[in-house]
Amino acid sequence: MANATIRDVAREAAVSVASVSRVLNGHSNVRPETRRKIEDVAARLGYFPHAGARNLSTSRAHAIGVVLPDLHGEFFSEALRGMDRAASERGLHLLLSNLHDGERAVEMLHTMRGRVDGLVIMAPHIDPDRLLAGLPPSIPSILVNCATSRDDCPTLRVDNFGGAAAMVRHLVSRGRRGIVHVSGPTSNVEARARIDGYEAAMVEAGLTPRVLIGDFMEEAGAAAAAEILRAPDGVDAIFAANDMMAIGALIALRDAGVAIPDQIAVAGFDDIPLARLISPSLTTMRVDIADIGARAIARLADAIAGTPDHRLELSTPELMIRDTTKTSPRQSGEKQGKAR
Amino acid sequence: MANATIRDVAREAAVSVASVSRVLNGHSNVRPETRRKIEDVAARLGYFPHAGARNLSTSRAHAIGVVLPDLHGEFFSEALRGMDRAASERGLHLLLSNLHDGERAVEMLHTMRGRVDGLVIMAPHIDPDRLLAGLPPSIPSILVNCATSRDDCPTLRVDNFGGAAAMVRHLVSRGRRGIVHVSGPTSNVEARARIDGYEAAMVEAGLTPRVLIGDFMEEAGAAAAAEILRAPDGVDAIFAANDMMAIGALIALRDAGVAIPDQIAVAGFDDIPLARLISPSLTTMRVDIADIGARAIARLADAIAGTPDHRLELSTPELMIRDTTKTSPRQSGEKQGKAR
DNA sequence: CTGCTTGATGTAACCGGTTACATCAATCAA
DNA sequence: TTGATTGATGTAACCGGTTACATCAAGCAG
Repeated sequence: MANATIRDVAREAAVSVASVSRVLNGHSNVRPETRRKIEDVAARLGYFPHAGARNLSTSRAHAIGVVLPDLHGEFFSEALRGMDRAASERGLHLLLSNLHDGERAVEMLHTMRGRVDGLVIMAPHIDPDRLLAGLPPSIPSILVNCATSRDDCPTLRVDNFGGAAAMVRHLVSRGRRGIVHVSGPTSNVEARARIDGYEAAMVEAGLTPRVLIGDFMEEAGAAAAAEILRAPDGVDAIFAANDMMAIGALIALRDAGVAIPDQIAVAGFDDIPLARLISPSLTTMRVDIADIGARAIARLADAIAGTPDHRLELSTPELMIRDTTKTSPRQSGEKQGKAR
Repeated sequence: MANATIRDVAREAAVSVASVSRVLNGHSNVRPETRRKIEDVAARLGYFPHAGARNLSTSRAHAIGVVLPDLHGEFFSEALRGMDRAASERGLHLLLSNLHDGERAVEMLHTMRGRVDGLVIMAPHIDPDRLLAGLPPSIPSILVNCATSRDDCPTLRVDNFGGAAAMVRHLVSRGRRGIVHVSGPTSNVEARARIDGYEAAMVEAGLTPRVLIGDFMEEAGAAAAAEILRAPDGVDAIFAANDMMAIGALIALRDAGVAIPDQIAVAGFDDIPLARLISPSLTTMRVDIADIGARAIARLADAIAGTPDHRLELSTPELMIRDTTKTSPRQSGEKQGKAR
């Protein structure tokens, strides 16, 4: 039942454990016939080295710990996909760990010590400074989309501010003036940055910002659309802080018979697969999450190899112009003819 | 730099490693003042136990290895979500590992020995018997959606045959007769089972099966739709082996001006989130993948705890009737009026 | 034939925990 | 007083690998 150990193999092959270890690790200084004998015995005994023991003696786990809040939503699974790709290229495994509450969070991180060589931390909802303070300094880490004031930890972040501003400028260039932002929860760092970018670009364009606070869920988008329909007030564009809310708004507007984009333009953020498939297709800021995940792993692998790394790296989202913002606004029905 | 060890703590607190270990693991037989002294020293030194070493001596890794082909698509990320949930409930971590080619597959599995307590294997594209043959018998495993002839390994599988047959019966009940199946790659076990279920139900209904072989990708669905449009041949329903292909077909038909579902009905399999959101919304067989993942972990946890488990468990997909099959077919345009 | 180099192999310490067992002092019944 | 019991603590083996260093035989120059 229990597996054979290296000592079993050594005994059976009448050699020392050192020779077996050398054969297993492909060292060259072993006589061919000895090597063959050991290989034969290992095969006969169905021997495979115990990775845990190997980790302990080499103090390399060949694994990266990935700490994230919840796998819900496309965001994290995409990130995971990118990490997984980058990790398996480098012969690394990924050790997943959920981080629900902030209380057990630090403790959880320590659980990882000795089983991973590095840590990717994605926790937009947890105070990262507290997290970092409790972090074992001996284990290289990288923060992904965390707001931290500390600059002594490698960080990878989406340029949410710049992306939101770029979207506003796009809408303005299409002649939109009444641009409402449907935001994420203000406790979320990313949501905050997008609000700030939106407001900055609005002010820059001489327009008055108007923010409806949402929660990144489809329903919040629908609710925002409903509120806008109740008091249109010159609104000719809805810019949601993520695609799901944009889609919620889109469907609500469509159901209410509003012409998109002629009457009201809609824009999102993230470019989830759905954005391209829904009709009318959704203009959005593409965030290449898988790429960010892959880069996190790459940087971590470098850090583990010894390259020091304390940089903040920003990933710039890309504007994807689709049907929901294709045209300039058209005054609806009997309102004043061609006034601005 | 390097972290403190249990011996450092013992020396500093002037006690033995055994006492430190006892305190760490919450054993009761330690004098309160000794306990406090040790806790103080541990905190002062920033000591946290090395999980790898602990694993080695207890031979419990508190981790489940998850072996899957590729994170692509919603399928695996959903499964992962369910597993993650079930695992963190039980204090287990998930160790991910990609399994691309079949060659390095067995080797890969052994890489896991000593770092996981059990294995979830999802590999619809790899010959599972070969996989199992090379599997270390000492490590409990469960196969998810694998075709295997062996019945000595716990297995969890979607009833693809039954699901496909149920979908055909639904279409037939809606008056469809020219039902084409767009399949997945025939090397894939799940695709095969869906083909078989489709064919069986068609024959049962006295209809002639017609299968177009696809590859589970959106484009394959579009291509199948194009082919059908080239030679309609009485086709009034497309049943794709997964939702992505169904959506590909849906969009292609819509772009070609085909009325859905009046002229051609469309159905998929999986019920990805997109299915509900696209318009017209897609009829499909709901597979609760997250639940399957969670059950895999649960059964594995039981097996690790000692409960023997050699059952095959089938998960029955549920028919989700949406817009793409809502109505009965209507003859298009100037064709024969109310024939049939 | 001697001394030195070289390559293959073995010995044992080490990685950092856990834990069976030994030890020892204190308590208590006889 | 003494032997048994109990509870706290220490010692050292063990988990299963890796590897620095020791050992030893063979090859070879002088």
